[in-house]
Amino acid sequence: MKIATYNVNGVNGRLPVLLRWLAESAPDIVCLQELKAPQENFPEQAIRDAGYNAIWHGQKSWNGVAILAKGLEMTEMRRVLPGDPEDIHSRYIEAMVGGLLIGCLYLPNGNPAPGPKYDYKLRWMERLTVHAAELLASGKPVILTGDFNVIPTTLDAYKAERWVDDALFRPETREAFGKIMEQGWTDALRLLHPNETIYTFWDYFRDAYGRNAGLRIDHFLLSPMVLGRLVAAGVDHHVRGWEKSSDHGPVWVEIGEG
DNA sequence: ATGCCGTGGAAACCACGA
Repeated sequence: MKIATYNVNGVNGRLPVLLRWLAESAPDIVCLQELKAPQENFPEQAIRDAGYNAIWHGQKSWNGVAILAKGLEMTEMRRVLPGDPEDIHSRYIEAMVGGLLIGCLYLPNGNPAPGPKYDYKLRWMERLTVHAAELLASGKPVILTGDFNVIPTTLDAYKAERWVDDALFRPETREAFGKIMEQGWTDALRLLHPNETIYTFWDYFRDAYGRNAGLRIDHFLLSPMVLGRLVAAGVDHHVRGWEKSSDHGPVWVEIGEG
C-alpha cells in the first residue's frame, strides 16, 4: 500500500498537476496540504473521477488539508488538532483508512521568528506532542504525515548555516520536533536513506530546483506498529519540474501487509 | 542576504508562504 503526502499550494490552481501525478503514481492514500480553498470549493468531482474518495477541511485563502483514498473505506476521526478551541486554522485532519490511522498535518511556518507567528508554531507543536503521545498509546498502527515545516538536521537543508535563525530550523523548533520523535516515532525517509541528500521543497525563485537548493520539511512519522511493515520511501522529485508545479514535491512510503 | 515567484482574494495591491 502506497501512502503519499503532497503540499499542493492551491488545490484548484494545481488540479491538472495533481491529477497527472495521481494517475502516474497511483497512491492508495494521499494527504494534501495548503488547499487554499474554502470548504465548498474543493474539486471533489474531479478527485472522484480520478478514483478517490476524499475528506477535507478547507479554509478561505489559506491552509486547508485533505485525505484521499482509492478503493478504501475511510472513517474520519477528527478535523482539528485538540488543545486550543481558539485556533481556527485548518491544519489537521485524521482518518482510519486501510487499517491505518492517518494523521494529515500542515504545521505552521512560524516566520518571522521570534514573534507571534513563531509563538503560534511552538504552541501548535506542543499540542501535536500531546496528541501524538495519545495516538501512540492507542496501540493502533499510526502514520503522522504532512508538511511539518521543520528541517530536522543540517543534512536536510541546502546550506543549513543560512537557516539557523529561521523558524524552520531554530533550536527550539528542532528540540520540539525531537521531543515528538523521542516518543517512539520513526522518520521513514531518513531511516531508509540515512546519508542521502533528500529534499521535498524547492523555492520558486533563483532556479532553486535546477540547483537542487532545497529543504526536507515534509515527513512520514511511523508508529512502532507500522515500522515493521515499511518497504520503501521516496520523493517524486521530478514532479517539481513539471509546468505549474507546487514548490513542494510529493513524498511517499510503501507499507506491506499487516 | 534577499520573497527575486506563486496563489488567492480583494481590488488593481496585499497577505502569506519557507
